[in-house]
Amino acid sequence: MSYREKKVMSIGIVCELTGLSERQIRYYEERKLIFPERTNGKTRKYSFTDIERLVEVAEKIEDGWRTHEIREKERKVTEQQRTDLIRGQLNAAFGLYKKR
Amino acid sequence: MSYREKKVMSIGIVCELTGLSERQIRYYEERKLIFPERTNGKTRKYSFTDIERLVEVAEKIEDGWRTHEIREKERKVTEQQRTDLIRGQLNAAFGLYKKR
DNA sequence: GACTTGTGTCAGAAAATCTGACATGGTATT
DNA sequence: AATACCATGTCAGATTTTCTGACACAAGTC
Repeated sequence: MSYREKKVMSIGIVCELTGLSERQIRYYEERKLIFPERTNGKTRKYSFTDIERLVEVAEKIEDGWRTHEIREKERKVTEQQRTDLIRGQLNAAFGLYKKR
Repeated sequence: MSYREKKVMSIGIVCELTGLSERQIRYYEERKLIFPERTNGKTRKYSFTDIERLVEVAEKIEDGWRTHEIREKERKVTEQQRTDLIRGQLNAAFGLYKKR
């Protein structure tokens, strides 16, 4: 696993790097927009990808999005990617879908 | 600055990642082998390069090196690199040094 | 034999984080 | 307009993490 994805930072550092408050960061987790790990105690651990994610989320919120919209939108996107992928595989295997 | 060099981890995580004890990690700092930053409080912050460094140091210690030897050796190495560099520049500029 | 080195461990203090609750000003819904 | 929901601030008390400084000790060095 690359450094980018390793969950190594506690929330204080994440605040510093993102400019967000602890409250915001925990709230975005509650709304299932990020998924930090935990230590044996209870303290959250974040990765640099989490940081990138948080910045992206914060921007959308500032643009008037609401948390569940962000979540929904992304769910739809990955669903679309999944069907595209399957379609591509079926097509490669059997030529089921026509190009157009 | 790349993720590798950002000082973002507290000592607990460093222990986990390196397998070293807090004691060892603080001691190697005392011996000037690593240079963590500090928060406004007093807590140390390490980077992934610090981690790599620590692993390297720990290996050498296991091989019987002593801390000041590690420090000395590296000082000499970088000194050598510096003179090599200068020599290279002089050579490029004036052709002062003969190849052999 | 005295000293140095690297490490363990412990105690008490300080810093960082956690959860849960209440407050509030917007925004959406009815 | 009244009501409900959303995103965030703040506060309190508990818990976790980290800090420094000290003492102990085995192994290696002078």
